[in-house]
Amino acid sequence: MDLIKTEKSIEDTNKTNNQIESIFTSFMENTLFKDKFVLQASYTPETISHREEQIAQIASILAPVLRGERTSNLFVYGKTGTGKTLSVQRVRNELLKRDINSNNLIIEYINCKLKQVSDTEYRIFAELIKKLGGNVPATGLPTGQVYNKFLELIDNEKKLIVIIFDEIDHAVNKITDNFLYNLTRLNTELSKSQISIVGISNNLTFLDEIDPRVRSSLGEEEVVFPPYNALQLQDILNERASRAFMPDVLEEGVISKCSAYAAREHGDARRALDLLRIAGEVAERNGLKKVTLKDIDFANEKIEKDKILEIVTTEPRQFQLVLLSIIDIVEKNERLKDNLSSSIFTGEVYNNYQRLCEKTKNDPLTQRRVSDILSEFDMMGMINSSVISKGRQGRTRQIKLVIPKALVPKVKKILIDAIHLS
DNA sequence: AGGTATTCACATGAAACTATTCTCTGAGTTAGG
DNA sequence: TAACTCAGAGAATAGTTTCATGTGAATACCTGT
Repeated sequence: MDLIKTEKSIEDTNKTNNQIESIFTSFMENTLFKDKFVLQASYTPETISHREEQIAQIASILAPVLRGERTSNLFVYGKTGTGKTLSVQRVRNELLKRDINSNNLIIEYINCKLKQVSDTEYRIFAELIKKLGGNVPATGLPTGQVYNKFLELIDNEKKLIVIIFDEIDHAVNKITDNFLYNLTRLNTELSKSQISIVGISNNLTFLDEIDPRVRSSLGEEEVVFPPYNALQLQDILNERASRAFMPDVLEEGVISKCSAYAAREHGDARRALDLLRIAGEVAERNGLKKVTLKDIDFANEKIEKDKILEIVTTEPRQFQLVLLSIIDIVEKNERLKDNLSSSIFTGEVYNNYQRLCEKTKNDPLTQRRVSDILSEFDMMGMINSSVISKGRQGRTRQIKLVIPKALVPKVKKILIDAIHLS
C-alpha cells in the first residue's frame, strides 16, 4: 500500500479514519446490549418456560435408562422454534449428569439436516461411529460393513444407547424407509446392549407418510410441542431480554410487538428472538438510546428481505431465469401503465423465458418443467399463483410477484449478475 | 331465453430418460510383524 | 499378512423430457318458444 498519496487522498483517509473512530467509540459507549449472545440461536437457557409439561413427559419416558432398562422409542414433533431440540437436549444433559457412576449410558445427538454431516445412511452411521469413538474413512466402505462395525462397537459390552435424530424427516426423504426400519429392529441383533431412538421432526404429518411397520415402533411414545401463543412468547422474550439488554433500553411495547409478529408466524420463538436481536442491532447502529417500535418493523423487514435474497442467490440457474423473466414482464406491464391486469400467465412467462434463454445461451426447459418451477416459487412465497380458467382463453396460472417493490431492483441485479457470469 | 357442446391453454400425472453422485469391489500399495 | 487406498464398475438419485389425460368456463351453436 505504498501508493503516492495526494493531499486530497490523505485528507480522505483522515476523514474515514475519523469516521471509523467515531463509529467505534459510539459503538463502545452506546451499547444497548449487556450480553447479545443470550439472543442467539445457539444459546441454551437454563430454564425453558412454558415447556415444563413436555420436558416432564420426555423425562419420564426416558427415565428408565437410569435403572438400566431400555426405554420406549420416542417421537417428538412440533413446528420450528417451539423448543423441541432445546427440551430434548435438556433432558439428555440431566440424564447424563445423573449417570456419572454407572457409565454405561450413551446418548448421542445427530442432526440429520446438516448436509455434510449426515444425510445418507452411510454418513449417519459414520457419524455415529465417530461419536462413539470409532473411526471410519469418509468414503469407500460398503454400507453393510459400516453397519457391522457399528453393531460391533456398541455391542462389545453392555451399554444403553439412546440416539437422538433431530430433523429426522429430512433424513427420510433422502434415505430409504429401510434405514429406520433397521434401526428400530436393531435390538434383536444386539446381545448385550440395548438401543432406543428419539426422533425429532418439524413435520406434523411425518409419521403418516412412513412405512407402517416403522411408524408403530418409532412412535411408541409421542410428545407434541404446540406453538407458543403471543403471551408465552412475551414471557420468553422478557426473560431473555432482561439478560441480553441493559436496563430500560426497550421502549414500552417492544416485547409485545415482537411476540405478536412471531405468533403470526406459527409461534416461532426463534423468529421472535431474531427479531428482538436485529431490532437491537439496528437501534445500536443508529446510535439510539432505546429500542423503539420502529426498529422492530425495520427488523421484520430485514429478516424478510434476507430470506428472499438468500433464496434468489441460491436457486439453480433455470429457476433464476424463470424469476427474471417474471420480473421483466412485471416491469414491462408497469411501464405500459397496464396496472389493471397486473397478473401474469404461464404462457407469457414461458415465452419470455425462452427468449431470455436464447439471449443468454442457456438451453430452455420444457413448459412442463417451467410449470413445476412456478409452483415451487409459489411454495417459497416468491410469487402468488392460482389456477384460473379464462373460458375460451383456456386454463392457466395467474401469477403475481410478491417480492416487495423496493426489493425488486436489487433482486434483478443479483439475477442478472448470476446469469451472465455463467 | 335457456340449454349443451366445444374449445382453449394450460394443469397435472406417470413413465422414461440422463447426468451426476454414491456405493461397492477388487487390485495395488503400504507398513508392521 | 492385515490394513489401507483408489480407480472404475454398477447402483441410486435428482432433474428433466415425453406422452397422456384432465379441467373450468367463455363462447359458439342449437332448440323450442
